[in-house]
Amino acid sequence: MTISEENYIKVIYHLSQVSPKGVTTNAIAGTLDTKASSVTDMLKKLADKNWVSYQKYQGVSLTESGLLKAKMVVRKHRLWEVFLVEKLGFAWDEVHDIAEELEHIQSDALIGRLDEFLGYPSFDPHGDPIPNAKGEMVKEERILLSEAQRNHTYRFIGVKDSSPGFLQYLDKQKIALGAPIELLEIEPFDHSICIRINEQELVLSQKIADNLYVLKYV
Amino acid sequence: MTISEENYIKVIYHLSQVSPKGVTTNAIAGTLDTKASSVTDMLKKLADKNWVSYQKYQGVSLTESGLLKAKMVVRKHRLWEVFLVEKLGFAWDEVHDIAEELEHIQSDALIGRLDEFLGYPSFDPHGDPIPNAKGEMVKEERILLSEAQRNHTYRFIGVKDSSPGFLQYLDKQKIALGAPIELLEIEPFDHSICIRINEQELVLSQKIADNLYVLKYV
DNA sequence: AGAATAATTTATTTTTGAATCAAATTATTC
DNA sequence: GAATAATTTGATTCAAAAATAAATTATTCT
Repeated sequence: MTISEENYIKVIYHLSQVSPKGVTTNAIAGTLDTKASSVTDMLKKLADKNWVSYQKYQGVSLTESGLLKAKMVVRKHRLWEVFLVEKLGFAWDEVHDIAEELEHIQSDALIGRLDEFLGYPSFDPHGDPIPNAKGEMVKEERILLSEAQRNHTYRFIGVKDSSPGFLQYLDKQKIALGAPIELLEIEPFDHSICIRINEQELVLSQKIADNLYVLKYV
Repeated sequence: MTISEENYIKVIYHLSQVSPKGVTTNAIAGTLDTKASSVTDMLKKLADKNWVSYQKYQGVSLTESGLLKAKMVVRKHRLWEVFLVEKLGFAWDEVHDIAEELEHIQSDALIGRLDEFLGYPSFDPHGDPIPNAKGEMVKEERILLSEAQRNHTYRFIGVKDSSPGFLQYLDKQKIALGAPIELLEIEPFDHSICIRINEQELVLSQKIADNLYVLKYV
């Protein structure tokens, strides 16, 4: 499996989380910053190798073996991110690009031992779940903070957007993974919200609230 | 710098340890298992980028910047080997191929932090010195056990051949890095030697003794 | 339904990086 | 100085990926 193939499979995996019925050629071309015709080309190769099921003009979806492949790439990426943050002391906004390289290292033994070394973590530094060696991962009933209700308290458990810019914003506002967030007010006009976090009140725009995953305390 | 270029530079570095006056095209072709004409091609590219000085028919040598590049690849390789053995629990005969992949990951920050995490090791699991960020490494006055003298005691500090087969032989004989070795006898006929190690006497062929680096106790 | 538009595919070409082959040249050795 | 070995040249091939432009199919809108 070439690096390019791994990247296509990974992108199809991520896109199919949002649109489960089939990922369009253009969507793939968009995320990979390439032309639709190049994507079509690769989709044929991937279909030949039985990693995607592809009918032209109908988009693609991963086959069972393709899904497992994708999960293994995601697993590697997220385990390396944990390593970089927990062991090497990188900040959560610095690790994506390095993990993007490390995820293509081919060695099951390496990943197995890395997983063990890290204590079999269930989540990466951005709160995303880490598939185990079988491709299984824990499922949380997380919602976006923008969908939360007034006067309830939530726990901040993940980010939807994990770009450095957004992560740095959260650092600046001292919004850290695991923090309890009380939703005080929802402004109807612009959907901005007022929350209490770290004993302080804070106003967040809809865009921010739309990228924070939270869990309701029960 | 492509992976292939890094590999060429690395091979030139290793070969020039043995023949410092200039590395021949054929020697490179031999180690990289490719044709001499392919090597000539690459040497021109490397010369264009000022990593080697190359005059046709006269072999190559690394320039200052090429030497530093080479040392950085070696540094990465050996640091990753330390990580794999010390942190992930791999055996010393299992790490070469994985390190061969990891050495091509591009991130100075990663290597700096890895070095720190490992406690700035001076040697890799096979006893080879690890260059620091400036390319400097400790120099030991090591000799081969085959060049050692009778009735002296030495410390086993490195292997010349680090192939899995040889390393497994050493494991089987319980010859471990750091062990004191007393040279009891040298058989003139076949240059085999008799040593005392771990309170036991052992006979080693010349071929074995020729691949063990030792340091004389003073 | 039919036209317009958008999305997708096809067939061909380009690019990049590397390796190869056979022939020619240069170096080395006896 | 001839024979042999090592090296280079120039042209070709390869593989993987991406691009281009034209053709085809799907979707939308009235």
